[in-house]
Amino acid sequence: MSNADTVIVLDFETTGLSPDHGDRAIEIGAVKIEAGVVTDRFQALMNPGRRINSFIENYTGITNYMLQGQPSCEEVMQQFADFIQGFNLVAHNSSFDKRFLDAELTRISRYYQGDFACSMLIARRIYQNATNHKLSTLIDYTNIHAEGEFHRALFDAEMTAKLWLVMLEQVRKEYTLDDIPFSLAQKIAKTPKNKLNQLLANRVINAG
DNA sequence: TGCCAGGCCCTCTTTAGGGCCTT
Repeated sequence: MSNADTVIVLDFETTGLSPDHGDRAIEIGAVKIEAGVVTDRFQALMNPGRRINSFIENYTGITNYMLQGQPSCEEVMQQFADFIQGFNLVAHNSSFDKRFLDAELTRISRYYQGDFACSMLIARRIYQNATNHKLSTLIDYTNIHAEGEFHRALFDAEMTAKLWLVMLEQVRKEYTLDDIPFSLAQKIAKTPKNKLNQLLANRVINAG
């Protein structure tokens, strides 16, 4: 198991959908998975420097009152940049979390070397019978025990991590692979559904 | 002032449109 196969599963709660239109992070949650086991966690609220609207308060359960006195985004993201340094990254609908990670780190001139993989894209391929591919639906669909509140960063990161491990184990068993390197997981996420069977049946594993 | 996302994927496609998923 190389460093490349240790992954950080992360989730942001934010003021809205688009950092390009001024939205900011208000909470980050993340777990580190090493050799299939959660070995570390990161969770922090952060103050975006403005009030959040009522939709976000209701959606996340994070209130303006809770954000009073919290450290700034810049302060939290400095610590988070250290936490993720050198590791690959996983998120549910990773294009969303990547945009906020990039935007927040750019503000403090910090960067990361890891690649992203998306649990939602893999789920869309291997759970084609699920009613939808929202995180909460997939947790229920895969019978993963869930005790907590969705739409809080650490809980969603923990649930995404469990889903990630269940999905990789299912693929590994189904195709009798020794393991699923991160690079293969990325390929699964990017391979069209009708080519997926061919990719895995042929064990086209390229760990590079 | 007021506007306001973006990437992936499917299909009645590719000279496009709309649904899904994230907050």
